[in-house]
Amino acid sequence: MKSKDFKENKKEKDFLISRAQVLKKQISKYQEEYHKLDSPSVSDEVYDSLVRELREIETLFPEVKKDSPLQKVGGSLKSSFEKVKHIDRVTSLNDVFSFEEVLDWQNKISKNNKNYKYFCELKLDGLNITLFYKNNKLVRGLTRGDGFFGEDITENVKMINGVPLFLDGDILDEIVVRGEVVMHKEVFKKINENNKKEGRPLLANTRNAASGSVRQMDPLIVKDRQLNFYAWDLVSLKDSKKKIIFENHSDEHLFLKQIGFTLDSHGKKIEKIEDVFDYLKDIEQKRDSFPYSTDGVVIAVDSLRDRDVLGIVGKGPKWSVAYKYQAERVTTIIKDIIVNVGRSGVLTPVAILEPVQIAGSVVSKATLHNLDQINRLDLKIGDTVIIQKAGDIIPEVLGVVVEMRNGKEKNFVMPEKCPACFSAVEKKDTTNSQTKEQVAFYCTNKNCVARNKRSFEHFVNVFEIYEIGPKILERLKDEGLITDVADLFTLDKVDLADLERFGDKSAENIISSINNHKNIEFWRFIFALGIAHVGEETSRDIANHFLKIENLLKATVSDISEIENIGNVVSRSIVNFFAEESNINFINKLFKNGVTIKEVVKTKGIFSDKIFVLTGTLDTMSREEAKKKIIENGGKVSSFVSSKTSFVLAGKKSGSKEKEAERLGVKIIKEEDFLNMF
DNA sequence: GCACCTCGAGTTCA
DNA sequence: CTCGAGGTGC
Repeated sequence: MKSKDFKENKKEKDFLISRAQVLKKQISKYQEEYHKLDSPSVSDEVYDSLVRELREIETLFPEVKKDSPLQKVGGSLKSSFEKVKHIDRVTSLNDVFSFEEVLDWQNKISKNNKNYKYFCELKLDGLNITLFYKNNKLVRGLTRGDGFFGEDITENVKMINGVPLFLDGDILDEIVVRGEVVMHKEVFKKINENNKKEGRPLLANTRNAASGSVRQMDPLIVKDRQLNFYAWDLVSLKDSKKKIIFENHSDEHLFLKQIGFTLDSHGKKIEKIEDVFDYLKDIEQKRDSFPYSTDGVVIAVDSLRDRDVLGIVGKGPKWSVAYKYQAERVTTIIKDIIVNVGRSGVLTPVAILEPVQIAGSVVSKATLHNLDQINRLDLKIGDTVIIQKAGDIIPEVLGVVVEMRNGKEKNFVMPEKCPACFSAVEKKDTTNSQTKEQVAFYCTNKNCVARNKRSFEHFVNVFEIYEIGPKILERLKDEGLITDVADLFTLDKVDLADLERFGDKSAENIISSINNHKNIEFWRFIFALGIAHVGEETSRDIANHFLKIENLLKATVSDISEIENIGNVVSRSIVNFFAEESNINFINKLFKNGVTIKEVVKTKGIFSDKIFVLTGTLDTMSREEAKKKIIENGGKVSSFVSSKTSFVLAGKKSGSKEKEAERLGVKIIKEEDFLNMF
């Protein structure tokens, strides 16, 4: 089809344009049905061909693009993907880098002397996605996102090789599968050769290429990129007719293969940990010849029951580790070491590097964390150092190439005056009245310009006033419009619009964003204050415990320590904060300027307002499980018995806590009483 | 008192 | 992601 011919033929053009209208309607209808997770009235193949046809007409006559459904994704006009909650938390894995660490892991999980069998498989370097099937039909595809919410990339997922639109075998009610989207090295090479020829920017590496491609707004571009999907986990399977139960992860693999998924062929069940090492060596040798990039091997306990027992702790499951092959390392020169001042006053040394290309990006800075770290590494300014990217993102200085020294290197000295405000620097936490020496150095000036700046940024971030970034904040301060963040809430559009280079529209956006966030959740309010040692999690705990700012303001150190995971140091820091007049003035100013706190919505449940203390061992469940049950039902779990404790749940071999409960007259319940409460 | 785990705070680049 | 430090269980 040549465009010239059609453009010259008016009749043909008219025909195509009216044809486009029909196509648009059909495509929109399909997208709508699809979005509601209904069964669309046409097959995916037909849909595909409709899209292709319309796309072709659009390139011939761009005017057709107006209100075209191809300019949107998933049936709604949006420039981003919809966020959808995962059915489970998508965890990552704990990394190990040597056989020794693998053994450490094995010893740790084998405390009860269990002879686990293992399953090893490649860790493909791509993008983690989750696929949902209903009655064997693909209904949704999600990215990992933050682990809790993923992006709905259903349309794009259909364009990936190895993603079955329909599953083989018996019809199953619902099945959820997780796997990796990768770009094969060969495809990557071809695309880059092409990009180079046409003067377009090159793709950095296969992983970025895969993840960038999947997030394209146009599914047909995704198709062009020739991505591949490899499944590695069956997340859930629900079927009312047949109860299919698997014993091992390896059985799930076989099943996934049977119903039509592509799996990497290197997955292997291994009986002994020594054989795991052989497997690792073998893969390391072969891995360059694989069609896709790998960044390691996943070693996991094969038995699903054992996995349940071991559970998930922190960022990843205990029953699995990722054995990582050495990441790319390069050398560069430390040109200088500068010092940043954070909102808590901490001075952080940062290495300024001779820019180098590593793992797909150019790195010019790397944090050195603190003086101890610099001394441990024996770093000097002018040194040649080895760097790598931790987790493939954050540059990390690994060590010095001592042979490259020429004697001109200079030692780094922590400044005695704050680089921002020239106040004295101390090697202890100045936000706390504790005298213990710490690793970090602090600026002692509570009104330090750098600290203030960071605190302001923190405040607007926590209040989700994203329209105001650091630059605008600085500007408002310089122009004298604000002296502290409380002043933001009295700004009006005219104030901003008067500023140079400030559009009407952006002024309006900023003001409405501020107003939209005047009514704030209690935990955000607490977090935004920037109290030392009080981060997001602690703020949530405090908000749920005290419910109202008045209660928090009059709380004593021991009141606050009641909350689980808050001890003396943190509660003292909080009490000190509110004891300071300037802080109280600031809070009052916020209220005066219109900030209000939303009522804390308590998770309703039979245990709301009840504080439990657990002691001893339980028969039917672990303490961890009991705690989970209590929290799920709106209760709290504390670790000290006090007059505020509602119940002490005493299991076998309970100790001093039960006595303490007796002394204070707190109700003591046994495990069976607890179970009867549900 | 030690060994865990969790949290806070600072950080990089596209 | 990393490090340090606080909190808690044993």
